[in-house]
Amino acid sequence: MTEWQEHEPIYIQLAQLVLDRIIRGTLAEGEAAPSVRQVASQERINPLTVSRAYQTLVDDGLLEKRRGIGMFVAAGARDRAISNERQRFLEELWPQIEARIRLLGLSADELLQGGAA
Amino acid sequence: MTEWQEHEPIYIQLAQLVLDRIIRGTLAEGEAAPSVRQVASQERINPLTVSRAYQTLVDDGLLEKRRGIGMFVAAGARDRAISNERQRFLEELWPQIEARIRLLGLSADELLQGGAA
Amino acid sequence: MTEWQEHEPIYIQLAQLVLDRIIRGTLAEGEAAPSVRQVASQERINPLTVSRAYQTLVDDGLLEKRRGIGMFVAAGARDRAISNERQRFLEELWPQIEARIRLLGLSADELLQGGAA
Amino acid sequence: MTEWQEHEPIYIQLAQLVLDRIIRGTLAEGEAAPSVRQVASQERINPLTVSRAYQTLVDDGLLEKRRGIGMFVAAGARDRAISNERQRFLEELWPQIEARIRLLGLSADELLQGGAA
DNA sequence: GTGGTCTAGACCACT
DNA sequence: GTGGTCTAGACCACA
Repeated sequence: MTEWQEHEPIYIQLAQLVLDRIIRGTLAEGEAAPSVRQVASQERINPLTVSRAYQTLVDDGLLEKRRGIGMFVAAGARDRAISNERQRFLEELWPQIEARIRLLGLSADELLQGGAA
Repeated sequence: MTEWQEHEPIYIQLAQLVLDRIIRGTLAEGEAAPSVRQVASQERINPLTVSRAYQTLVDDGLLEKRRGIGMFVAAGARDRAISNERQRFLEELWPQIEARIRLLGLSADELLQGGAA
Repeated sequence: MTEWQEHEPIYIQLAQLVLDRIIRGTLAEGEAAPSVRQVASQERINPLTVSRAYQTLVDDGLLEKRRGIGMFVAAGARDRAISNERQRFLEELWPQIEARIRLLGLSADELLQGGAA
Repeated sequence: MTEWQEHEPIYIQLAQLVLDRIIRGTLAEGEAAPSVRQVASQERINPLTVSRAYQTLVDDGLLEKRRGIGMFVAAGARDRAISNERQRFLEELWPQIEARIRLLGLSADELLQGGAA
């Protein structure tokens, strides 16, 4: 069971988790995504919430619905996911992170060593 | 007027903005924070929402109420704020950020140096 | 419908009532607290006011939110509540009460018999 | 400088303090109460607030205003104050206190004896 | 003028 | 159905 963030809708967080698995390759292209019911029971959330998460990925063309069978990772999903996420990270997130690092007076050393340790 | 993020409550975002100003020193210790009504009208948000933001800072000991007069930046607020935020960043946020950087095949090293360039 | 004290905010009084029920055990651990709307309509107060009361109990770890389901009495809430309240009573309230008893020249007999009568 | 309670108006708390001094006798009958200005500056509160506190005591017949001179403790003030406060304590406060003691599983008997110890 | 509390009523995310 | 957030507007205590 995942710990959910307070203010972000669960379905968005869940979509992100699936997306990460696609990028990581632990959910390979052509492979079936875990069924809505399975995820819902594992994570103890409502099936509707899982459905919504999957739907956002379908909308992004990363998952494909095959009626009566389930959801499958689309062809080319991994490359597209990486490219999208990289862009989003570099353009939206990193500038904010960098600003915060400067505001807090943190050094590259502190950050890199902390991470390496 | 500030642009607000989608999912994060305004009062939390506002509290963060004030906190940043305390850290930056543009809101100095002993100084009066802008009044609830003033912020409310400037930001076009409800006074109650501003109140809630301020309350979280009072709870953290960064602001002090003086009845009938206003809210003032507490003594030692800046140091405490910096120390709290650094800890939160290094322990909670940075590990996640670093994981994301790795996941996307980016290099923290380069990103951090890029920031200096 | 409860009678509210003059100067104490309703949300604090309400939180105290719920806390007392937890201590008394009439609101058992794991049980759902009455819903915000239900309390609001029963007590003829605003849902926001009820929410605030509940939030203070969540902050104290006595209630747990389950998204979309409701508020539940946390595990171990009763013991923690009793222990907290005892400490608060003995350290903060009782010394003041005792001072007042002495100031008014009241005797243990008067007090105990009055109560028994 | 006194520490004020959060939710009780300062003027009521202040009136109580003066009343206590009258009961204690440190503010004797016929004696002048400290001037509004003096109290206001000592307690760092607004003179208006002090005035209001004094006014409630005037209304109760415990203080007398002598124009241009100040406020004086009324004749018989002490006896009346003690009698009023005793009644209020025994009828209003003590029953609540006793209920709380029982709720918390404490013993009024022991608490009262402990005070003597 | 300051902040605090409350109401009535709306919309959102989640079950 | 659940709680969370926000608005608009009122009144109170205090300076």
